[in-house]
Amino acid sequence: MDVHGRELRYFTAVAEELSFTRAAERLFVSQPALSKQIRMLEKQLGAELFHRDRRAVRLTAVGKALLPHARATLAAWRAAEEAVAGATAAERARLVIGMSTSPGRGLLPALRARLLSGHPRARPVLRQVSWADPTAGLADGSSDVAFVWLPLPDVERYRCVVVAEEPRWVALPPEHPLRGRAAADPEGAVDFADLAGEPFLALPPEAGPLREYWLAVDARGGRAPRVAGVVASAEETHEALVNGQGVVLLAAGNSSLVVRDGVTAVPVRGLSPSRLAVAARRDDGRPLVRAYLTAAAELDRRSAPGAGRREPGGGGQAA
Amino acid sequence: MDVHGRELRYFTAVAEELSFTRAAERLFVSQPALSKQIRMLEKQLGAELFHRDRRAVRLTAVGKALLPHARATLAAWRAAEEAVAGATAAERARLVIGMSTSPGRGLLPALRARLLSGHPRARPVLRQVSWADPTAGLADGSSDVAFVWLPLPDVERYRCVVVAEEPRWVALPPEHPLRGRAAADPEGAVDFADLAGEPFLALPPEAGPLREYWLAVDARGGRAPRVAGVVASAEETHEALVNGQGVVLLAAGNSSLVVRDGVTAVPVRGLSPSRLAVAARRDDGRPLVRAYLTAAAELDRRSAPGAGRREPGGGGQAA
DNA sequence: CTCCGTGATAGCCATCGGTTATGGACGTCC
DNA sequence: GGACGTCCATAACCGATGGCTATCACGGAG
Repeated sequence: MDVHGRELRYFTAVAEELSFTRAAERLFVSQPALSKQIRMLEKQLGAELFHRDRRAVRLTAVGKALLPHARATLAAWRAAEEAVAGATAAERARLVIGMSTSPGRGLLPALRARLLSGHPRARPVLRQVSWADPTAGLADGSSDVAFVWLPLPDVERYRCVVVAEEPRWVALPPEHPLRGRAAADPEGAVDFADLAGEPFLALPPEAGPLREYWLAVDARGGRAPRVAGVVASAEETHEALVNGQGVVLLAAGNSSLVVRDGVTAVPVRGLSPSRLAVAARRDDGRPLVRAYLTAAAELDRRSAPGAGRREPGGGGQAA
Repeated sequence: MDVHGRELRYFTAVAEELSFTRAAERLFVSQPALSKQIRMLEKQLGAELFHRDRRAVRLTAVGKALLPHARATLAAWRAAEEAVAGATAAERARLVIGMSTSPGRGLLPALRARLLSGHPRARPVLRQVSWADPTAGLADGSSDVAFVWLPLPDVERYRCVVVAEEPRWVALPPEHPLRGRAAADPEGAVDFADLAGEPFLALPPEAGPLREYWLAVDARGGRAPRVAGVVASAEETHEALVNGQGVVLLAAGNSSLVVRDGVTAVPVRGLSPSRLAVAARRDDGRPLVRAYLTAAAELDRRSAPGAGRREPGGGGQAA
């Protein structure tokens, strides 16, 4: 029924050498092993493949019939191996970059350029992940690296490089009372204390610590936030804001995602700045992954000195 | 490097079922065995072939690349098996009929017809064998059945069916003195006593008892024959006769092989008749071989009743 | 929350593929 | 003609492999 490729290799070798001894040498096995294998093949096929007359080894009619097919089968398998090698190389060259929303800030092109300068054959592909997954696909392996907001759940499983640190703003529905207060403020900002009682839009519960972070639980002094709804994408958030469902904190650089149709965003005093990081699974040692983290670290160090130190909880240098 | 066909079968089964459990059932192996095999294949190829996410099994890019090649390799091997099966069938249908000189006497067409009536797919092929081999190829396996002259060396190794019994004649060179004596004889014959002193052409020594038989050693009462030369074919014999090298005994029915260019052949009184048999190796039980012997036995029984009993030394019924 | 289905793992046993040592048949060399 | 060399087959042995059963881990459904 089935056959082992080795048997076909052995058979063709003997057919070509017309000598068990020479074929065995060529195959780097002992002559008895070769004899046994050929006998097994003959037994399996139910036909002699070689005439072992005294002195000479010759192919039988059956052997002659088999030879081209044996070669074809071996060739088919070689082709399979090459296809696998090609696909594996392509796979290795692929780097899936997960993100909740586009990180913007010129990060993607900059990192892409740095990655390709060191790994010209790399093929980075972008992948949008629901906000329900704060690891942007790292956790379930659907991303190789990801743009994530800190704090990250299970942060010890990941290696993080902070690439941006910016203040948290608040997005307000059209006609929201706080708009006036911000307008009257010399900085155009509002105090978090004035905001804390508002109904908030929140990330899904699966987001873990990140949900609390964007609800600014740390700044509430133990008072629970009022959660007005759950949002899992920029579109849902914008929709909820337009409907006046609640307010929502976001990174300053992300305000443009929701500011339209009357929605506004203003700075908030009294909140620590948010931090955006590039992350990968800690145990993922693939060259492309490491290179991407290295690129992020270097980019950071140059373009925004001081802001771009490694995230302490994430620990460890990427390169 | 090599791969076992089984692994490819397993792989394609899992790829088709997208479930290890179902594939294992289809393949009639346990699920752990299947898992292990797939892991081995993946290890050998250095790449994952399936995503085993919780709940679902999916092909990876590498697996997708492999699948068509795996199928092609399996198909190539199936084709090989069919080629072998075809060649084996052809081999089984082939019956190599060895003979020293054409047996003539209408035997070949008659036996061929009988063989084909019972085995329409049989493909009898004729093979001329040197006179040096009195078994006409049976001994070294180059013939499956053969027309042989008795007595046969190692006769217990063969199964024989006598198909013709006819007097021994003598072939004389042109101008040989005995021609006149034969012409003067009422039967056109000569007595062996008048012949015994002549130089004789003989078969090669390898022919064993058959060489003595055609030298009529049995009729010489212990006196050694004079051997004038060795002949191993009808052509050599004719040549030697034309040259006047010696005389030679032959079966009456074979005289036409040498009677030309002045060579003559006449009956010899005082010699037992020669016997032509169809023979096969005793341990050869293949249907076609047995059928040929059976055909010979039946032919014998019908067309020449009395003459065609089984050769005593050969023993055993063919059918 | 327990049961079911799925895949992975562990431990065991038979078979297989490899080795070395040896045997028998044949040709060659002195 | 006898010692030797060559070539394929066989025997005995050993580690790896392929199969099994039993069990675990985990997620979904009732």
